[in-house]
Amino acid sequence: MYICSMYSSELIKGTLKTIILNLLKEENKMYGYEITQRVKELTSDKIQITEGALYPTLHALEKQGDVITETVNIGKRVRKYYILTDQGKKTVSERINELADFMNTMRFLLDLDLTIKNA
Amino acid sequence: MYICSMYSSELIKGTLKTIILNLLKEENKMYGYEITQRVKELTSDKIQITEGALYPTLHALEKQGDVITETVNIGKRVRKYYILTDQGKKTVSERINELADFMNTMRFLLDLDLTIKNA
DNA sequence: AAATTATACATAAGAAACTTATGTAAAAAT
DNA sequence: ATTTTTACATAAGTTTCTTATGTATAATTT
Repeated sequence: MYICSMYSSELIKGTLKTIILNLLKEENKMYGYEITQRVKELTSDKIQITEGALYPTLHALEKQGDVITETVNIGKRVRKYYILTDQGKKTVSERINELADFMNTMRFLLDLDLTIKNA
Repeated sequence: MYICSMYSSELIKGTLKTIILNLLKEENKMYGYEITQRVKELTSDKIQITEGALYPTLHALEKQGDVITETVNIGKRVRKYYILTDQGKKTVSERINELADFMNTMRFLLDLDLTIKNA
């Protein structure tokens, strides 16, 4: 997903917002390109967010009031920072809890063992 | 997802095939309606597969050679059993491994704690 | 006995969230 | 001087689901 060599694209739809929101929670302020690089780095290239997925998602988060933006000029180029709003902070917790709950449900349903691997 | 009271619909797309294939691995032989009830039961109503999602997915699995069907007459009604093929058995392992790997990646990326909950 | 609910299949229109492709352009590296 | 990296953006197409609709038998409830 989002150009991903490791995972089949159907598997992981719908986690992008959660990933982005969680990064913003930890960093306070990030721009789009930075987010893609951070995720790539943190997942050892397993998850690579494409621009076609990223920017529409960021715009949606702004529209729904979870982030605000701050545009900075770097030389002659523009860089657009995204910052969580108070509402956005609530959304992050909700999303994370929901995902954790879902993953536990799936773990039980599929009898998954999530130890060891990825160590 | 698939009519789900607990989880936001965007979160979980793409796991339906994996859920169905895994049930068929454990049961050898199930029919559509039975699958929906089993999943509902096993997840305490957290995941409810709708018919609009189920049947097209079962047909797709048959088309791609992961399952074969066996039609049985129950009185005047028809019941269509689905059985894993050898290829399907391979597909199940692949899907399960992939999902487990992905969930570990997400756990690390989002710093999730998957203990305790869902006890 | 009649009406409702549960069982059991199926398809089709519409929405959401991606992928892939395309576009623009500056800065850095080769 | 050319290529790669940085940095934004949008649009067409695909997949996978939701919601709606259709058919029909069996069981349960009133």
